[in-house]
Amino acid sequence: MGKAEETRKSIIEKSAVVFNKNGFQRTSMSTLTQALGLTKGAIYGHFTDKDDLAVEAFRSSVERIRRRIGERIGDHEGALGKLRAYAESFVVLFEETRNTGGCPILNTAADSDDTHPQLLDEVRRALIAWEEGIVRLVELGKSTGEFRLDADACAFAANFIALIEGGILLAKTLNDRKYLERSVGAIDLLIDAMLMAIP
Amino acid sequence: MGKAEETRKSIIEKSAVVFNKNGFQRTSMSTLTQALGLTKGAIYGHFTDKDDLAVEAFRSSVERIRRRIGERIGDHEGALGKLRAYAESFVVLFEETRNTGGCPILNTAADSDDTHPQLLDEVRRALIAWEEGIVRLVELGKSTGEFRLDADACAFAANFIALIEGGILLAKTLNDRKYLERSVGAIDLLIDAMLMAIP
Amino acid sequence: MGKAEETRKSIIEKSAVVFNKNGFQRTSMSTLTQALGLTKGAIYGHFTDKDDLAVEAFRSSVERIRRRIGERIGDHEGALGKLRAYAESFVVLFEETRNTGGCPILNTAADSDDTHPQLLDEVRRALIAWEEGIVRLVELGKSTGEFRLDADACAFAANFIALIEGGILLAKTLNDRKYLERSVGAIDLLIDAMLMAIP
Amino acid sequence: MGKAEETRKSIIEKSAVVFNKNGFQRTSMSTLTQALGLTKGAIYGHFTDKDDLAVEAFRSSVERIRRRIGERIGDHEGALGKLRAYAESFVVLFEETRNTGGCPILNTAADSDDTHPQLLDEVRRALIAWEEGIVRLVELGKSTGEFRLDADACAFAANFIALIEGGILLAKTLNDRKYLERSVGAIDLLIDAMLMAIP
DNA sequence: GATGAATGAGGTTTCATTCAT
DNA sequence: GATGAATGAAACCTCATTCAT
Repeated sequence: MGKAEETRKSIIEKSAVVFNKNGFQRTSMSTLTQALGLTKGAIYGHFTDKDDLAVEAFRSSVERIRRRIGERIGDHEGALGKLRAYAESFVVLFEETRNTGGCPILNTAADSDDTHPQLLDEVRRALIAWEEGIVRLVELGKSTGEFRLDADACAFAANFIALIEGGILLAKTLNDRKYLERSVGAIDLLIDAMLMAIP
Repeated sequence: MGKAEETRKSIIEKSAVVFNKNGFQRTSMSTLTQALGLTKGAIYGHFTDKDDLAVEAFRSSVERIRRRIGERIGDHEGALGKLRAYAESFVVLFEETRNTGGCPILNTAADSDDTHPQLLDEVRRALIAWEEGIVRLVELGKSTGEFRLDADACAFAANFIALIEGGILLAKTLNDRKYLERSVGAIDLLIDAMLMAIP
Repeated sequence: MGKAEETRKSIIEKSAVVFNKNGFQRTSMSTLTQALGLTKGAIYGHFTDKDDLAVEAFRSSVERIRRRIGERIGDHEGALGKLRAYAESFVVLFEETRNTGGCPILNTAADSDDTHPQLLDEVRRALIAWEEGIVRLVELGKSTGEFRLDADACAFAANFIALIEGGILLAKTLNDRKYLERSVGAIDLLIDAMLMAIP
Repeated sequence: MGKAEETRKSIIEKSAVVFNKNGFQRTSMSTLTQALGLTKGAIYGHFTDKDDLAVEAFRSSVERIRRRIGERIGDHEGALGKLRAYAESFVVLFEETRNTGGCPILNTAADSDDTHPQLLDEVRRALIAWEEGIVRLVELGKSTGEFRLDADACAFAANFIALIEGGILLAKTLNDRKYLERSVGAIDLLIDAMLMAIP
């Protein structure tokens, strides 16, 4: 990895934390220079503008979460086990990322709007990829006979994400992780109601 | 109501829309003067600063939603009917408020942080009031025998809010109200699983 | 005249001098604040951007010259007298405006290009108005019988302007007004050759 | 010519075009690196700073014009023929250099001022050399008997240059070469009036 | 009570120039 | 001799807030 590539990666990873903690608007380029130990000119040597950097930082944040969750569900056997581990991962992640601003999707979705279409697009992509991941897990469960063949995987995925994001919102705002834990509990109930074969 | 009081109220209600649509950061005082048809001096005559106005505007936004929902569930008899109407109201509201920025709680929770403790406090208050409202409905259902006496009202309320807020996030970001409708569907399932007496 | 109007006018007139002396590019907004005794915010309260101000300043510069020349040729009788006074005015003006940067048309024409189409447009307008003014003087001379009826007024006007602007360029660069005086001499010759009736 | 010398020459010639087209101010070193296919370090290895390069580039631009005109008037016999060919050359050159910014003397004279004394000095030198060239042609005509012995060569040279530069200014700004053609026409008249022996 | 011109700090971005490699 | 990442100053512009009128 060349020096430029290294610097670029370092800028992305460090600024990802700052952007996620303070939001895009509230993060000034001056703030970033302090967090990065680099001058503005150096940053602009690697990114065309603040938006460009924010997009890369968001991607990096999402990728980090994806990897972190991948690690946690890899150990589990079966679609049901993976799905439960998946949901529970967010409680762990919530605690881990408390100091780094929490869920970048939640933060960025509300922060970016028509003025930052590129960033909003990244959020969309991330949400859709997340949805697809859950759908794939459900389909896996169908193929192994764990889940009902007529289960609505898309509806379940939407509910899963909504419960997690809504739970994070509550837990973060009210500063109590039990709200997120309750979302995980509801996901268990929905797995039963929507996916499990009737005995 | 004196003239001053009237002006103040008008400022709050009009700026509530602008704040909710564009976010606190992106809403400049100059933008507000245009939307209000008033000068900066006039605004600063009624509010100490932008934060002060934002707090009042947020309260107004929440109050408007509360009224709007109160109207919709008032007609229904029984806790179960009210609860279902409550959930469904958000789909209607979502369509109604698409042009005015959507849910102020979602928008403000993500937008406000340590730099705006007062605003964050208002969000907390609104969330807790919302939670209490749902708890009260569940307790009502218990007293009428519609719901199980050992139902966990608090957990249900948390799940309700999480599904609604998460659903709004998805519906808004992906520009498809079906995500919110799916959340309403999940709430129905949770009512069955968590609240209904076993027949 | 309201206070705002007064300030605006003052900004235009003072910045006209600075722009003309240093050129558009080299005149920074910070430089202007010093020359104006105003803050940037104050300037931007009256003009949308630097270009907007530069356009107004250029117009003001041209207008000042037009007035100054109008005063000088008003006293003269006859088209021939006016035309000669017109040409000679530029020698006087050259001395007068030595400290304020000289001819704004010359300065701005070279300084503004595709990046400043609005400014270039103003220069075009000024040149065309100047040309028309000379053509009108020639036509006046035709109607009084001073000039040949078949004289090419447009060609003469073009030569007049070229000699003046080229003369200013030489006089300014080589710091010697004799170059401009020679242009005036050539204009006299051209009046004879192009306009005067053959005796 | 060593490799270094070759590189240096290449930098000068290529940057001459860019400087002349965009002006000194608007030409950034970054822009130059793109036009040159060289890095900044390479440029700074050959020139002490941007000013230094600009001076060399200006000289190169002027030299190119001088050569181009030398070619065109070489074929003509007699001072009168050469003088006419000289004037007409500028119309041809005007078309040729439309895409490369036009006359460097005009561009640089207006662009450079007290902040770039070295560049202004080069412009002065170029103007004086030009003037001397014309004077020499007139003197040649005197010696061959084509021109009056008491003709004022200096005055004629000044008028010649003023008409050409003023004509270029008009033609470029108003985007119509006829203005320059009219200047050539006026030069013809002045040749008659100022130089030709009275028959 | 309302006005809106003015402030001053801070926003994003660009640029000529340097220097370790 | 050439590279290009990095610097630091300065560019244009915006914003929340104030205060004489």
